[in-house]
Amino acid sequence: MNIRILCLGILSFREASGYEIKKEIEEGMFSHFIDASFGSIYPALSQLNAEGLVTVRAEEQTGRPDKKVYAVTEQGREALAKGLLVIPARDKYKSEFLFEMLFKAMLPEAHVRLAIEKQLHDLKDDLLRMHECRQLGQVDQGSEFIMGYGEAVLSAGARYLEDRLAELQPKPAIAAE
Amino acid sequence: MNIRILCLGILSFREASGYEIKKEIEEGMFSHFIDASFGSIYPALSQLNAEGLVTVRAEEQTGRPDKKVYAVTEQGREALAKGLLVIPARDKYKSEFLFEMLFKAMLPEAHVRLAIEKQLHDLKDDLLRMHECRQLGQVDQGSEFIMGYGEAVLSAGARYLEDRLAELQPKPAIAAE
DNA sequence: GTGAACATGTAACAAGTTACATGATTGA
DNA sequence: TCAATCATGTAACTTGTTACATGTTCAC
Repeated sequence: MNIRILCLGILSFREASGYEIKKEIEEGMFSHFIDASFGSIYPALSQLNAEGLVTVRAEEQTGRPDKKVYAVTEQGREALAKGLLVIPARDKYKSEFLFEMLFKAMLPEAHVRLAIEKQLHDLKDDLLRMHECRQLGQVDQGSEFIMGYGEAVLSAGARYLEDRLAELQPKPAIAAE
Repeated sequence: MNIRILCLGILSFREASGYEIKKEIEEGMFSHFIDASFGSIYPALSQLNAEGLVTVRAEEQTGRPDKKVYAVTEQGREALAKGLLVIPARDKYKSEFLFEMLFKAMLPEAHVRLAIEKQLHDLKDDLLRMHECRQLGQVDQGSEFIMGYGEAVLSAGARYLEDRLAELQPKPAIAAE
């Protein structure tokens, strides 16, 4: 799954600029399983345009570059449909947190606590974002499915961490690492 | 978290060759949150050796290249300890599966079923590997923690998918996409 | 008046994977 | 006899990120 299909997918819901696509990836409900930077989005959009899979329309703005609004073409929709019919590759999951916890026994407890708290914060942050999307978004079949999955997985992780935290020595009043 | 620290970490449990490290990453209990190929492991080990963080000992073998057994040095342990004291970066999770499911409504149901079944299979595969490691391995504090986390998260995902599968139209006797 | 949000784009860089090169042994 | 396992290593390639370049407006 490359950035090209990702852009086509997002544009299939509504037309958008590169900037808006980035925002959607960061703040939308995909954020916990997708990533992309400007350095990959802008070139991808130019390329899609060159191939006729999207069209561009420049919206004039005062004091900043024209906003280039991209929209998917019929060819683009076909390319997307084709791209979606591939059985997806295995999930890729990388966790420095879990790797660190493997050496839990040799780390200061204060550090372990901090690391767990940070991980818990990250999980809750993702959960919160999803709840927000639920409230102010159009939740169709697909988004309902992925949010349900995300909530199941993230909240299971959060519950586990909360239980482990509770088992740790009581938190000192003033913590310092 | 780069491959260097990963190698140091694995070597801190026991000495091993590059080949064995790769196997551990693939089949050990880290497999679901860590990845590495020979192309990154071998150069990392040479580099660590050049820096004095590991030592090498060549074990002669008949009919195949000498097995280079690496062991971490005192300096290496210090470098590892230092590397572990950094608050871990946010988890990176990429899922083509979830991205595809976002377009669930426009995909043939047979394909959706296949994709879900494949994802379920992947999750169960990871769970199974962990159970195996539990049985034949030394489960210390750290591995207990990460396996507990993995089991919590993976089984929550699996449960969700099983529920969704049950809601789908009953499976045709002979399925074809 | 300082930083964030808006808005696009490129070039240099990082980090890793894939494919190639080599070759014996073992089990199905 | 065919694939897998053992065993190392390099070079080419992918894919993407980070930093730079540029500039306005708005909120605190």
